[in-house]
Amino acid sequence: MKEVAEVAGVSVTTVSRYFNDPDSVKSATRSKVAEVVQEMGFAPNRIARNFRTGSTGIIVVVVSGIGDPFFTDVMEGINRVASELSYMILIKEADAHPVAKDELTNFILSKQSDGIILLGARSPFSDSLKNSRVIPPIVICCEAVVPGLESLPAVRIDNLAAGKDATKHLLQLGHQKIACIGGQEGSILTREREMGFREAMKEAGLKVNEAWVAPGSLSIEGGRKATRRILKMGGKPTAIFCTNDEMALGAYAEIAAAGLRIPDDISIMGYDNTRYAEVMTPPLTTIAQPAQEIGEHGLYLLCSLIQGQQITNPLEIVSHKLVVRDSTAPLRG
Amino acid sequence: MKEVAEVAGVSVTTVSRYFNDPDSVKSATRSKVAEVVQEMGFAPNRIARNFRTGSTGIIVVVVSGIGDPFFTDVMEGINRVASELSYMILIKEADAHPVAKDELTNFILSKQSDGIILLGARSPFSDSLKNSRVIPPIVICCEAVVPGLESLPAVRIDNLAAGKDATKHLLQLGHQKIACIGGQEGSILTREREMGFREAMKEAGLKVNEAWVAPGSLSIEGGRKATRRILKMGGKPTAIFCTNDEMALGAYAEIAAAGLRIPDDISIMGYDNTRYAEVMTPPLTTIAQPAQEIGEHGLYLLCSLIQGQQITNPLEIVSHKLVVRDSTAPLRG
DNA sequence: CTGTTAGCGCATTCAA
DNA sequence: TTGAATGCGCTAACAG
Repeated sequence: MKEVAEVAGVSVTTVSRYFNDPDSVKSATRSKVAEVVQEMGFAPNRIARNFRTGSTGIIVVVVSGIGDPFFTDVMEGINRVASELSYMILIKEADAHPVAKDELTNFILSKQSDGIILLGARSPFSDSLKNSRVIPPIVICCEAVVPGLESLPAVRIDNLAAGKDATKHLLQLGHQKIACIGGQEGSILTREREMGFREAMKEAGLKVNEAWVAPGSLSIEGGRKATRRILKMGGKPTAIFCTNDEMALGAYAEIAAAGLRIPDDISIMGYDNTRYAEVMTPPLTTIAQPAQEIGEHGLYLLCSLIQGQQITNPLEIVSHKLVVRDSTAPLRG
Repeated sequence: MKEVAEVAGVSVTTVSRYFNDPDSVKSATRSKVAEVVQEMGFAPNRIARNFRTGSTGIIVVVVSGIGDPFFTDVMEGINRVASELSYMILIKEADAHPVAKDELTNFILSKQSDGIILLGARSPFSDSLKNSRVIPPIVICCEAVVPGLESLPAVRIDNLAAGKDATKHLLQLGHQKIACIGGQEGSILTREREMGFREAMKEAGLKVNEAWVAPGSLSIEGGRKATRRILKMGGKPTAIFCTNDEMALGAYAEIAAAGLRIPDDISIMGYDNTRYAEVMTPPLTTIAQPAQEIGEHGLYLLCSLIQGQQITNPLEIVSHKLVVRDSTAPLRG
């Protein structure tokens, strides 16, 4: 920058102003600086700038697995708002390695980003965050639990109600022998969905077969394994509620491998309404989350936090919707 | 940090050393500092540190769409090496908005990351990068073109050969009326795949029906539209080569909607071997890219660049493989 | 409108 | 093994 200033015959301050508030520089000077900058291919060292100003213009979205297509949709909403508010969005995949916790905690504590959105991530921070005197701006989209920081602002659907709705749909079709595939043991993301399942069953006067409530780790492979195990038991269920669409995909494959047909032999219910749900064979009945909306509201919320505003309503519930397609059918008499 | 130093009764230098080279501090002093740090929840301002040292420990992966499950697999490889080399990986979705080009260019030019991996991204930089006196460390995974920087190090499969192999597989099954769905007009990612298709056809003495070579934008929706258009024409093809698996998914849906069956009525060939290929109904025949390997090698390559090593072999070709499943079958007599 | 001055938080000399 | 002094590149007062 000093160099640019010299070549252009102005002071560093002027060059600085050229970048930060071009209007405050006389147009003649401005064009001269512009020329030199262009020629030298110079860009201000943003690190120094961030250092000076204490903010970076960067927001990091922490996701528990970028593979999940549901997150893709949420990201779309986040990206839209980010470009509107001139923030740069960077994605950090968490849970990939345990070490990453310290890394991430350090990252946020040392203000390398202005704020963080937690997207289905499971407490990606180490304890030192709790002890920090300033809690950095954090917003939770969908579900996440940060021990010691339970009251972070969040935006999500009512998973309990949605889990109930999904189960009720199956019940209304006459199913009673219903299995439920959840996330990994103790998964935060699917806990409430499963609770909704249990409540609906209870209200229908049915007992949950615990052997049919299996963890599926939210992945295709997990869904396969869980389904395989369930199908191998005696007294097959007539319907399976998969607490996300990825696992439903795994269920499809395993059911086909077993020579069964959906929905004739068994009904499958998903959760998320990802872009795959519609093109599966048969198209998947599922719970639609307003993914983009979640992303948009989440980022707006975070920006309020960054600007130091008080959040009056720390939990925003957006609405879900049952989408009926062809993977569920009335129980065959 | 000054504060920590005061409370602990040492100098800032000592605290600095505590973080960067703990062994150079007497253990008594060390534990005292540790205690204070713990109590205050203090983390060194990494921004200042980066500013001072000129490096961030951050590598940004630029992808053209995080939704593509193929990228998820590449990321797995990248993450593995990153944790080995203690780099923090951040993902930036490009092409989301045109403005992002300047943003990204500025980002890299101002050294907010130590290096960049381009993952199927289409020239996400503005021209000012070319003019820069120092080209920052950039490695290309799969395909990407940065005008003016054509000779960046890259790691990918031989897409021409792979496109040929895919087509030959269909030819060997007796198919002659073959359609090909590519990326958006002028897509870099699929250009060579399509060229492989054309070469194989030519070698077989067949003429390519240009109406059957359709752009599919690499997405499910794009695959659907292209398939729909192709099916509506007279003289249906007996096989479709989709240049990625996502589009094959779209083709599946559209073919089912048309009342046709795979592979009985039409064979479908994919490309990527994503995790969905295996669980599709029927399982998809496709070209497998060694995604994790691409990610791993790419990051190793980038690190060499960052350390200022000369790259002797700027283009690394890894091997692909034809994976035959159930979506392709011999042409019915 | 422009230049001068000072200092952000840290790592790195150099002495002690 | 520790401390004091210097400066990284930039922005934010303040003067001119």
